[in-house]
Amino acid sequence: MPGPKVPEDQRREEVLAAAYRVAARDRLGGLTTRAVAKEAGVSNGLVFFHFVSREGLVLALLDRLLVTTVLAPDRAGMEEASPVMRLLRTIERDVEGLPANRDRVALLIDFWVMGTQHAEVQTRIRKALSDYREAYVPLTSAAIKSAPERYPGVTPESLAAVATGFIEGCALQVVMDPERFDVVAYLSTLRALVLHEPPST
Amino acid sequence: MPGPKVPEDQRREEVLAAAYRVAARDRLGGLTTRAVAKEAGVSNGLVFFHFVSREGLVLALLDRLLVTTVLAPDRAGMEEASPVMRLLRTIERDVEGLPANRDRVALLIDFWVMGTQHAEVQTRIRKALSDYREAYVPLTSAAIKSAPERYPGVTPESLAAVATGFIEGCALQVVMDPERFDVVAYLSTLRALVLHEPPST
DNA sequence: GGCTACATTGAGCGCCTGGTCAATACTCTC
DNA sequence: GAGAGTATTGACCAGGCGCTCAATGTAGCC
Repeated sequence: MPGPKVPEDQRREEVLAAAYRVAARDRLGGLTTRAVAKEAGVSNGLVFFHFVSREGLVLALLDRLLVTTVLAPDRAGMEEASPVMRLLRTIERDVEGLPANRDRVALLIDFWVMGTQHAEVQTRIRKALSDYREAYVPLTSAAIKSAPERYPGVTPESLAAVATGFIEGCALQVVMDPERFDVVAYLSTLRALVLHEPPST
Repeated sequence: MPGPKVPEDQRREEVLAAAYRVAARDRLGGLTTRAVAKEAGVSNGLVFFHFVSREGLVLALLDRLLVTTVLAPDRAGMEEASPVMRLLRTIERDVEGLPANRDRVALLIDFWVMGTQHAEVQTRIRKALSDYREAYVPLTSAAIKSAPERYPGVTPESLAAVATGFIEGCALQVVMDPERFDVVAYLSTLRALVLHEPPST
């Protein structure tokens, strides 16, 4: 007794959206095909019809998560600032955006640790992190060039790695203990370390 | 047809050691009571006799992991260095120790994300991280006092939080992509940021 | 209307899991 | 040696999981 048909990839999209809702609520461990089917209001078998296997569903979800979360390339509104300040403000904006996206970040970390054991997930996560790092390279490159004597032995790549690593560490904190994580104190400390000046807007 | 008995808590210890071996190999997701029993060479029921439930076993394993991994309070051999250098070298030593303990670190991160959903694990992880942070406070406090003008608006606690957060970010990198993670570049970049001097030993 | 192709269903299979429990063998005490 | 208490076993249970598949309804085409 099948239900009504839906044209195109609409059903697939609905199921994927349901999968995202389930994963945001119950994380990767709670992402069962039955839970997704129930959330989408379809049968269990339909999930397999559209995604072949649970793995296919998980990978599709990961791809969606990566494009909507990791890539936030809105670097506007600070053209007149110095290169170092531009770098700092970009880091700050990324870190400040973490608490509001806590469930997405938690899910992303789930995928991250899954990638430790799952080759396909691993390559995609590495790629996303690599892209994220490279998005910082122009900023770090300009910052270093603006005051080379302040950053001896620092390459744009290594500085970008440290910057994104810092943000990823913040992501861990936010997911684990959001109340304790003090964004303001964290960022003003970062400013003081990098600028050697009092924090100011 | 029970096997030979073993006195004291020796059996419990054997089972716990087997659980550690299994978890180090297959992570938390692979830590089933049957796998542990097989690894320990005992029956499935005995695991429950000594640990009541899988949760009891997991918590016992977490406690063991926390005391053997997070607390490495060997801060010796640099009494003559400046406070800032002492802080830096401590961070460096912790980061340098990560790759060799990769499986332990991976397991710890498993527990970390488990703590996001499991209250008891959460409190223990938070406690351990809090202790870890506090172990850095004397170092950061001395560093700030030695040159207050260099760290305006930075408290010992916030600097300790940033320092340990930095190390935790490195832990993530090491677990995800150990080949790519360049300890030397990472640490020399950190040095340059904090010291504004060329890296030297 | 009939035909074809496809979307959809839900029962069912096999497997693995955490957990229980009566039976049993060991060790110690007297 | 008898008895008691405990450690140990392994078969067993219920439940959840990923996945399969024959059956069936729907939509478009001639």
